[in-house]
Amino acid sequence: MDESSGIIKEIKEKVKDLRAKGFNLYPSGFRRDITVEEVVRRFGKMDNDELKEIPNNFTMAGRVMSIRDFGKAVFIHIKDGTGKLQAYIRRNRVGDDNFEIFKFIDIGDHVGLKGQFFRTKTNELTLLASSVVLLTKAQCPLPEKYHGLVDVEIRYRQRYLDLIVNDNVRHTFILRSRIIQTIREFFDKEGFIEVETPMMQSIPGGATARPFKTYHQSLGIDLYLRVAPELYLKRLVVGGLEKIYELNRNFRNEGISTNHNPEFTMLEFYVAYATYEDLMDLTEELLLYLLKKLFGQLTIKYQGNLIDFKTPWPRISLTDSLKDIGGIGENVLFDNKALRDFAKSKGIELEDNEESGRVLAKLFDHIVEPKLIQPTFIIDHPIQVSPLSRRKDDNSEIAERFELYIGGKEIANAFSELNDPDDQRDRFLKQARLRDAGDEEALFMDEDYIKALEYGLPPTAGEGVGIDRLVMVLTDSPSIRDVILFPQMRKK
RNA sequence: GGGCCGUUAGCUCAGUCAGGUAGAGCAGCGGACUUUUAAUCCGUUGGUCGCGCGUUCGAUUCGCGCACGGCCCA
Repeated sequence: MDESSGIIKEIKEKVKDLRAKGFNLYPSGFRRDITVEEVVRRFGKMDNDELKEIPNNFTMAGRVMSIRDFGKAVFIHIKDGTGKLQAYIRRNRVGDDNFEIFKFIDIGDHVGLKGQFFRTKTNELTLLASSVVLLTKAQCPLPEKYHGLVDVEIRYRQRYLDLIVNDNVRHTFILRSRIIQTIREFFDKEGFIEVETPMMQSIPGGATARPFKTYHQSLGIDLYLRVAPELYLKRLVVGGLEKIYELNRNFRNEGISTNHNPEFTMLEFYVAYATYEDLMDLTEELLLYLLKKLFGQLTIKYQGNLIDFKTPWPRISLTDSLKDIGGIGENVLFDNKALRDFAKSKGIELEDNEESGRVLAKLFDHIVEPKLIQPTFIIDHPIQVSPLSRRKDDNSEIAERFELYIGGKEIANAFSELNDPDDQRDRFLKQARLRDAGDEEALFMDEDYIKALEYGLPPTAGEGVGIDRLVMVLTDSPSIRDVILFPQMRKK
């Protein structure tokens, strides 16, 4: 910020002046005994006569959001973490000395107030102050009161301003917190335990994605920020932790968009002696639990679409979805050359000799995914794009896998886990060949993980849920940056 | 990575098409006002027009490049 700009310079001079006069602009130790929310709850329905009957004085604190000055009396609005309340400060009530000091207080300052409640002529519940104190002097002006803060760059870089001024933003992040809290409640209720596995991994695994790399000085080794906790969680299932979940950050060194942030929050959970079909049921239960708990209903609006979570949700195979939703004929779907030509005609980039399974997945992302507005399970993915999934017993080219789509976004990805160590080694070797051929997203060989499988991973199903995207859907947010407090930005 | 759009006062925005160093509202400052709430009324301060180079007598305006942001595409 330009320190020499007019308004900030004026405030700094005022601060200097007040300090010279001996005012403590940052006093400690003020305590409140009631919040705005509590005031509204306790007194919101009382009329003036009832309010007069309350004998106590109350002490409140908040940030000054507006000032309407009448000379010998002033109305202000203060905002605390729970809401906004009007206060009325009258010279003959607080006394001349206090009133003079109060006149130094500006919009943006934190104040402490003592007083009782009454209703104004326009029936607004208001604190009639008997004293006011400055708690914190603001040295930068707040954004304008009417239009608020619109500039998205400032909103993201200085999120605190966004939170002060834009109530809907505050509500989004409060709801985010409640969603995460409710998810934990659900898994706890279902008998899961929450675990924490390494964020710094010497072999990054569990997802096809490019990792961030770092270096540990005293060990002298490269480490990677995890792209997924998956392989560690499955090691825990080998260890006999049969129902586990982890809800924390992943890091992927990839592009930034309305649906991608380099660090994002992922829920992963694993259930021993279960299949991907069991997890579809459990996923429906989880979402219904969230919807009922948070909204008390099973429909929400997302970006103009009404989304109905009533179960059961359709379970459509990936190839059927390409046929029925994507409108692609069987003659194209099941003919490698025709399929490749079709994909290219849609502007999709393909590697030389890219396998049909991978082409199908790319076509799906491009054509079908944006159309899946209502909750939909897409099942039975090609094995080539599912290197950690179990094969179907009756079709070795298809994985026991599903992805959940809502609002045109991939929300969850799950499968029956591949627990055959020899098959897993073959899949890793294939991934290693892709990596050698230049695919930076391909999986690394992880012998230590295979060793864990050799001790015996029971038949297990696991799932990952993109929490940020889920929060986007549940808070009607168009961009992932609207649900991450400090989204990644370029250095200014 | 490519295309398009944006960047003007603390904030929200005009102005730039047709080059002559900028306006409004809110905020700020001074004053009036003891039930206002986008308070009102009178007066008033505030800008290296994102940065750099070029064209020009003269650039916020035109051209090129860069930075940051947004949307779309890959």
